[in-house]
Amino acid sequence: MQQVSKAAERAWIALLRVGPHLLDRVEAELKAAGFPPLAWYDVLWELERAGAPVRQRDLGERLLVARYNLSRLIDRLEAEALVAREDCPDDARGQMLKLTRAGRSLRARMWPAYAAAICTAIEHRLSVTEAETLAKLLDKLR
Amino acid sequence: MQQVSKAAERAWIALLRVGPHLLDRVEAELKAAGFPPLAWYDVLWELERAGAPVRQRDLGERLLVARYNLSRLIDRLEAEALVAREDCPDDARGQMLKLTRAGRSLRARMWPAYAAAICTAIEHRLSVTEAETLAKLLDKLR
DNA sequence: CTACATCTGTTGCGTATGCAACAAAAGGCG
DNA sequence: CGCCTTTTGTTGCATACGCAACAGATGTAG
Repeated sequence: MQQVSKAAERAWIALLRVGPHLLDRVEAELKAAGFPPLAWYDVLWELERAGAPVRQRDLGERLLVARYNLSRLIDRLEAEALVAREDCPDDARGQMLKLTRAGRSLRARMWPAYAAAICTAIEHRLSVTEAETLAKLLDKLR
Repeated sequence: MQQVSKAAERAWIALLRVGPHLLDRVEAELKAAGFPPLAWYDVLWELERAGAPVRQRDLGERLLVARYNLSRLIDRLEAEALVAREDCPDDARGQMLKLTRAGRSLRARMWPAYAAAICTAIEHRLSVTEAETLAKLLDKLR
């Protein structure tokens, strides 16, 4: 039998429960406001932040989404004309993903609702110092 | 535009990414050892810990699993004879969930692999104090 | 150059999830 | 009691996910 410290076990359980719990609530708020799921926002935001076309491979790595999954996620976004696939000049296998005007607009419209959700989920419950500590500790787990 | 502190935003992102990341790795380790998914363990452990038959309603509440989801999860566990549904004397709608001998045995066999996974995921990266702090902060978010 | 291994993205298939509707029982109130 | 609302658990359907297999392109070693 392995020995796991009580503290590590408690942290693990909390991580396992709290993450999905908050995610559910934030997703629910977004949906209630008539917006698509968080995963869509993630893609749009990552593309906007990059400022330049991004390869699927890199996007998947940053968002921690599996290739086959990302492939279909992009299908959906493309079907709604939120992103565009363009041929990659350096590598005939890949594509460059670009944000469309509609994609940029949707992301901007989603942000207020998303920010409000983050506020009720985190900001209202933790002080700034606590939030910083939490972020640092979580980062150590990557 | 809403104002969310940088700290809260960083914490949110970390929570969003780190949780699933660790979960993936732990699930992968379990699967590699030939064990069923973590959700199964959760159910078995919760039943064992309770020490007495548990109603589906209560189980779903503790594990934060939706009713319709839990219903089918129990179906699968019952099909493998790991848990048993029994009529509830007080309430003809509900059932009492009991751990079978096989269920208890499986949980015991899974624990070492699970504990090892938790160790590499958390114990090796955080001190005891850090793990305690993390657990406390996460608990504040419920 | 040729042959082999690797990388990138897609797809078919089985499984798990979310939603809405449902049946049956329990509770509440006249 | 009789009627209505709420609770508990299940199920049909549409969607999303994980896995393994795949095609096409790239890299690498002889």
